[in-house]
Amino acid sequence: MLHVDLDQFIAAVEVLRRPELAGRPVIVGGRGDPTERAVVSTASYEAREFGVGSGMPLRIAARKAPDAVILPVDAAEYTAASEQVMATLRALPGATVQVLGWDEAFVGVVTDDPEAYAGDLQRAVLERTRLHCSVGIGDTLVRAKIATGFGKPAGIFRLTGENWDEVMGYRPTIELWGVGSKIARRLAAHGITTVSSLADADPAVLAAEFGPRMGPWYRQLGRGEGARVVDDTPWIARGHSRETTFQQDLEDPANIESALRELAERVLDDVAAEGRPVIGLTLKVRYAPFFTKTYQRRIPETSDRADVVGRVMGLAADRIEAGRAIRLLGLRAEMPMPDDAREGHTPTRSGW
DNA sequence: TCTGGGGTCCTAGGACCC
DNA sequence: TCTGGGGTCCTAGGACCC
Repeated sequence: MLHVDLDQFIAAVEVLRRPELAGRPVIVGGRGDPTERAVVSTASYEAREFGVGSGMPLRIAARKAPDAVILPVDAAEYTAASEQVMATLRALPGATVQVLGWDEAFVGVVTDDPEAYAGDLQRAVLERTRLHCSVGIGDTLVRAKIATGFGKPAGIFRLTGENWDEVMGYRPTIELWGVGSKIARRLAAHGITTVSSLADADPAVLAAEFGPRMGPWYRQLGRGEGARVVDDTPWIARGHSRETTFQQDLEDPANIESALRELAERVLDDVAAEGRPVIGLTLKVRYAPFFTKTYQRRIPETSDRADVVGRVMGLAADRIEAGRAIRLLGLRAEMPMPDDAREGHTPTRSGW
């Protein structure tokens, strides 16, 4: 199994069309205006030197890297570049490709020399798209995914059952794919701080802390075990959502209503594009200063736009707390899954 | 310092039914 | 009078990833 990850993808795409930016700190986020409510999508390696990273408020990033070029997010451009990359991967000999995002994919292949294959892959992607990528090689998807980080930038790294303990054992659990800051803290409360201590943790302790599915899954993660199959079946979305953070908090009910209508229209466009009905709605409200609530409602299956919009308004009328300033509104529509895609699951961070 | 947007899956508790 | 056990559905919240 190979895992391919483009290096500083979004920043790299921007530099391709503005070669004069090469070597400069580049930050991409929001509408490119650091006075707005927005966060960093990607920072170039030069910008990272200033301590700028993704997820950081744009305002802060601009302060840390005052000479950085700040650009707006151009999703259409990245999608186009991504499609070229994925097409290149699919054209490789014997490759099964599972796309994980704009800049990532698993590639399954049978080969005697994975490093040579990975090198060919990198050259093919560079020739076709002028983008550099790093490649992880693993005997499970989890190991391949983690291996990529050790190959960056533009390198190749192999992580298998042979060297897992040596490479990962002493590292903090948060370096695992699927362990974030919250879970790492809860693990630490049980004395589990390293990957090897997670691998050897008492299953009963993990099950009691995280439940019957997540408990065993974290222990598996600590061992680098998991699926060994790259799955290229097309993705079927469970739902579609849209959300908007307002530059100024909303207070006027008329403004709230029109914002909701706009969200509903956009979500319904995405749903209609798939020709599937709606069976559930989730309204997300972030009240000022930063207090988020979600209101969920199952609805009778419908493909009628006016019906859905009416139910959105009904949900909002029943739940939104009057008089509170609103920072963000979001709307998610859930769609029924086709029977053959509704199988039981192991917890999945993609690739399971 | 002030915190985006689009996704997925799991857990827990209550309602309801047999 | 003091209160089973299991299953499913629904809602709210949490966590993670890119």
